[in-house]
Amino acid sequence: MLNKDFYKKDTLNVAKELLGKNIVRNINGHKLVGRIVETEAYIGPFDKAAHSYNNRKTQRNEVMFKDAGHAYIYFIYGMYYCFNIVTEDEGKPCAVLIRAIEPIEGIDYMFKLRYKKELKEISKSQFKNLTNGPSKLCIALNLDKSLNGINLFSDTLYVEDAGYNDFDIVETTRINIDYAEEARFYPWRFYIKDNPWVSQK
DNA sequence: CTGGTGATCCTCT
DNA sequence: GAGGATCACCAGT
Repeated sequence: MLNKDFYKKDTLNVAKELLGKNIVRNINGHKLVGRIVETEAYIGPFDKAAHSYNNRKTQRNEVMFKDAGHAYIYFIYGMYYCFNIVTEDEGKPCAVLIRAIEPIEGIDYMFKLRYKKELKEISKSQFKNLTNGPSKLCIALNLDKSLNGINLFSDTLYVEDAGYNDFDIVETTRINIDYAEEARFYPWRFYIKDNPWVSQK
């Protein structure tokens, strides 16, 4: 299990170092594991794309101001959630958005959570859409508002280093932040090159 | 494969 | 009252 020191660093470094690590989610006796293949950094104080731009603190984003290693899970577009990991020192509202994972373990149960169907009933298109987006992976891992603000140091939800290192990292611009003026162009999105589970667009 | 669009409702101003 | 760190679906190519 990654410890607090791992997250209590420069957000861009954490976003890159999280690639290849495994998210572990225990729910109803099922162990779900997914390899992180795509992340985005949100550096509140200087980042117009962040909820916490200019250190603005609201009821929604207060978790971002907590110490490193907390889960910031917020509701978006009327029906979805996004999962972020808080980084850096307490009071500095920075986080890494987990944009995509590659399913590793507990895949049957992930399908059940996401499509309410058994694996054998799943179409090809549904298979590749299981976890290749920030809200898709939240459905597959059952991450919602009830977990907002928990830390990543219990069996419920944590990240571990499974020793997967053999890949190249692509750095590019973030997605769906057209409103963020110059911050649109910051190369703060990272993903594992050629990994099929990276989100499209 | 691509781009456009509707769904749906919480959050902040 | 407006809009969003998204997704699924549809039509056109």
